[in-house]
Amino acid sequence: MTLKSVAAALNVSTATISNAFNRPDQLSQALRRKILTECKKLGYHGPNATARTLRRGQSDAIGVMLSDPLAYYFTDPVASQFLTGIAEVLEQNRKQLLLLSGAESEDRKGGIESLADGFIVYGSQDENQLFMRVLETGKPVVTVDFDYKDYPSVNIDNYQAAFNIAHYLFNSGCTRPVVLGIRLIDSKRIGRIVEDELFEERESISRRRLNGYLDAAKDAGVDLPLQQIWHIPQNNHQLALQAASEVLSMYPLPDCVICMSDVVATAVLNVAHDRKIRVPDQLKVVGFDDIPEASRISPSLTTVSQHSIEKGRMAAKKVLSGGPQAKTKTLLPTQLTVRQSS
Amino acid sequence: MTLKSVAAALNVSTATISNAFNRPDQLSQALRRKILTECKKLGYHGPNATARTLRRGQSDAIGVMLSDPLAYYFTDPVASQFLTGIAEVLEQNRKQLLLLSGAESEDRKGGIESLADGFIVYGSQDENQLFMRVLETGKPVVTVDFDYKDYPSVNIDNYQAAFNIAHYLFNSGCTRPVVLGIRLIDSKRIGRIVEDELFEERESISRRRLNGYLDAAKDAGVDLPLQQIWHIPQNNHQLALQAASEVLSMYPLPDCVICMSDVVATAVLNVAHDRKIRVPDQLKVVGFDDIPEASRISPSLTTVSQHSIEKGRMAAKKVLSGGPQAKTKTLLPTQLTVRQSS
DNA sequence: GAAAAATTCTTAAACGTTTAAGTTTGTTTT
DNA sequence: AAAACAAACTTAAACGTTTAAGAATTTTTC
Repeated sequence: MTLKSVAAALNVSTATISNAFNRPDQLSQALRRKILTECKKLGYHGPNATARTLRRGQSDAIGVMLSDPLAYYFTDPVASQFLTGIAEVLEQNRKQLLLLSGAESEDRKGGIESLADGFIVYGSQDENQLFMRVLETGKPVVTVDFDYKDYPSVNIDNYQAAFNIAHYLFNSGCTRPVVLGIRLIDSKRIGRIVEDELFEERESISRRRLNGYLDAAKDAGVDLPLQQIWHIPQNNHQLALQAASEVLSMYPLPDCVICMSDVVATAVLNVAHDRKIRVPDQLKVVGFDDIPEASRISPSLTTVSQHSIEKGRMAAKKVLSGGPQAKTKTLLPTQLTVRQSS
Repeated sequence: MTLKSVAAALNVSTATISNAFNRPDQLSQALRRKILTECKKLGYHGPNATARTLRRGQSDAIGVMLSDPLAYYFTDPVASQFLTGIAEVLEQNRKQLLLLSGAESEDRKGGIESLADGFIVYGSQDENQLFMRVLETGKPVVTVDFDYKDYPSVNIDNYQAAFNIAHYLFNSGCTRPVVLGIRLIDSKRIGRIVEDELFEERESISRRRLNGYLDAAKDAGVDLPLQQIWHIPQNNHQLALQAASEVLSMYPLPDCVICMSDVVATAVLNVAHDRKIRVPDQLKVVGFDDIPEASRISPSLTTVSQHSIEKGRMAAKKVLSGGPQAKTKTLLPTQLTVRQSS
């Protein structure tokens, strides 16, 4: 069933059929109604989306791009919340949601950029080919959790938030902290940071958070040497369990574990629970993000609350209203949420 | 940058450029290499995906359709795992993942069907327009968690699994059960089922599970009257908290709560914890699905394990290999996983 | 060394729409 | 009643590709 064949069947021009679907004011009510009912009978459910997109140069879809494989979009609680926010706004505005895998391989057939009218790019994309191509399209691009040149962005103050939660911890008496960092360095390995690994300059969320922790430690006169900083290659419960297991085998035990995400922090809580390490008495644990599970887990988790859903909503709104008022960089607030784990 | 303009710049035909990208054997190595490097210089990253799709009648994307708004795809742990499995397989096979909102409104511009080469449809779609349109495309369709005519499907034996877990509960001494059901009836209300509501015949996962519970009760000589069966309109922690709160206010307290999902069961555990009701001593709680949180929560949750990721993988594989061996209905195994909550 | 076959490239028609511009008919204005 | 306008519909070109069929050249075969 094509528009053409419908036109033939009804003995009108294709333009008229098209108008019946797209521009009701271009034909008489009577004819339009006749066309629409006839289309239903014929099983024609409206113009082919691909052809429509090609001709109009508009797809009514927004592309979302993470730097991870697709599976991550559904696995990570923060990413999920973020996408939930996006989906909400897009659905209200009758846009489709196109998930682009940032792990797109080099030789991937190109041109995917053409499938979306705008892009939301989440998380640093240092060397990403696809990101560069997306920029070249000239279509609206909003970056999230990182900044790129003058492009509009939605972000939080990672440094300040990290500083605050660490400051709070050190103020409540912690003196032997361990930091569990995510993707601090470019290695698949789990474990301590080695001396000079950290010094290749690289901007990332993790770096900013780490700097917050370090400065808070300095401020409080707490010793936080490099060998107390651990690296996990991905924000993932399994890996975090492994890391937590090693960290909680240290002697003497640290008196607090500062995690760069709640996913990691819950893993620490799990291991602590198994080892009968009392939280918060023996060990304080804090996370980052405030994922839903953080308030449900026992002991509930002290963390930095950021409204990931709102982040998604905001990003979606920005990319939709290409207007200049949306061309700004937004910094969303965060909040220290103290619960039982500290 | 279009293929045409590149062809002009290099003084060859469009066919040759196209072949350079799609059929390397159709031109000389030398020319191909020259074209590709030149394309990079010109900033042409490959054929426009829309035009390509239109011409080839193939999009290299698979559509996934839930009967819920898009946000649900990212919110619900089971849906997320399912999608994770799909994403994994699709990525391996270099297919795109297109999320179709089942809540698509009537007057939505049609033709979305054309954007995918095949469809995975999750959860019953009784009257869904979009589902019918999808079927009409004649493209491969795989249904999940429900069956439709002869279409291939991936499913579990909901009745049997439900029977088993209830049977286990009643065998361990429970005599005053409450069932927390999801979407048992067509109402947004939370609360007890009223007499005849249940009798409008309707096939659904919930119904099958309920039947399993009921038959197990009958088998064990346990009384499970209609007024002990509660309805929650959506599988959602918030709503479940409300329902749980009401259920745990009953006097006398039930001695077990049988939940149709782990999301609901965790809510019951949360409320029980707040009310200082001891699980499993005073109250046993069981769920369904075995979501990741089920093993992490304390007390950990007794539930029916189903491998949702595998379900996704299976569905994706089926829809990709349109072959006849994939035209079968698959029943994945489930397993009773006993943990601390019972 | 001529016929056959293979290689390399081109021509041109499709894919299913949208839309500016044009045509026809009917309605208003003066 | 002619001129101007509005309404309803049609014509035809374009959107950016792919691909079957053909043309030109080179290589193989006997």
